[in-house]
This record gives sequence, structure tokens and C-alpha cells, in this order.
Amino acid sequence: MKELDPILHSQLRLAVMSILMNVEEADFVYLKEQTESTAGNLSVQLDKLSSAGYITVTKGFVGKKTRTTCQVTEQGRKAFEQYVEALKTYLNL
Amino acid sequence: MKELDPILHSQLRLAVMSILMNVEEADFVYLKEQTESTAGNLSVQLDKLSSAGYITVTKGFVGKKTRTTCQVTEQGRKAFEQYVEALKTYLNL
DNA sequence: TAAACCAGTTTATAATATAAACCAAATAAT
DNA sequence: ATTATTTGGTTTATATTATAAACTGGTTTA
Repeated sequence: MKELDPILHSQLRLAVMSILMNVEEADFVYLKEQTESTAGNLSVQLDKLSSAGYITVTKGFVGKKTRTTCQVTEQGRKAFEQYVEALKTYLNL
Repeated sequence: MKELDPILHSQLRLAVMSILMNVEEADFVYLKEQTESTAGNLSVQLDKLSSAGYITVTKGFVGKKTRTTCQVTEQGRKAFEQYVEALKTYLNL
């Protein structure tokens, strides 16, 4: 039985990746809304995805307000697709 | 975003359920082989699935040797199917 | 200028997964 | 016959994880 990438096998990280797979980029606030997570949890999980090289996190400004935007990397895209393939063997899809 | 049942969102428990969904019953030794898990880990996770009402665990004998067999319950079957549906929204399937 | 707010980060805690250590019975070896 | 090994597990300890609570630094509002 195939291994399930532990970085992706986490509800919140998977939700984030799922969103980022379908969108050019997404910012912190948007991800927080969509995933209904707390800021702290989201912050931690974004760090993990970033450390794993699955996303890039860019801090910028919009006017005077900070804005943190995230994008999936090519590596992240691949990992996600492999995770999906592995899961299919578990789910009988 | 849908919640992912935490009882099923675990590699080993999911693997066990996946096997049990396709088979009338399976014993401890078989599950251990198929999942390539340690006996300790498997024992703990079977307990959790059992406590959740997702499987039944029956201890019997075959000759003089003990034999622990597992079957998925109707509740377990439903939970598994719902988990699959929930996951699909994450995986874009 | 103080109070409330926004966008996050850091830290503490609780839950989880996992393997190591253990146990009792059966079989094999000496 | 007695000791060693294997089988089929369970219990317990540990390391990792997920999560929320508490905090921070700047910003707008009153």
C-alpha cells in the first residue's frame, strides 16, 4: 500500500493546497475565510507547506496594510497529484 | 469545506477500512501483512475503529491458535462512503 | 491619545500516531 | 523434559501533530 505524504495528509494543509491548485494565488485572509481556520493554525500550516517547498509565501503591502499571498509551486503541484493517486488506491476510485 | 472524519483520516485506519470494504472479513495477521504495520500500531487502530463502531472485532480460535477477525459495520461503511465524498471536494475529483 | 482592530506570529496544550517493550500460549529444538 | 523461539497479540512510552490561546506591531477610529 502506497504511503500517504504526511505533509498533505492533514485537513487544513490539504484544504489550502486544494484551493491553491485552482487559483493563481490566494492571500492569508482569503485562505482563512475559505478554510474557516484560526489565524494561528493557518500560519503554522502555511509555514509547513512553505518549508516543504510546496508553496511560496510572499509578504507585500496593499496601501499600508500587509498582505501575505501564497502560490503553489511546481513541486507542490506534483506532490498533490501523487497524493491524489495514492489516495485513490485507498478509496477504490 | 466539509470536515474530514478524523477517525478515518489516518493512514493506517484508512488502509484497514479500505481492505475491509472489499472483503467479507479479515484477520489480524492478514491486515498486518497487507498494511505492513507493526502489531502494536494495528492493535491500537483496530481498537479505535471498533470503539467508533466502524468495525467489529471477534476473537476466536482456529485449532489452538487465537484468531482475531474484523468486519466493517454498516455504520463504518456509511462513514467510509461519506469520507470519500468529502475528500473528493478536496481532491477535485 | 487612548481604544479597538487587523494581519499575522509565537508559544503552550491536547490529541495522535507509532513503535518499543511486554505477555501468555503454542511449537520447536536439545 | 526443559529451555528457546515463535505466534498473536496488548500495554505503555515517546515523538509528532494539530490546534487554539496568547501575544505583537502597526492602523484606523473615537
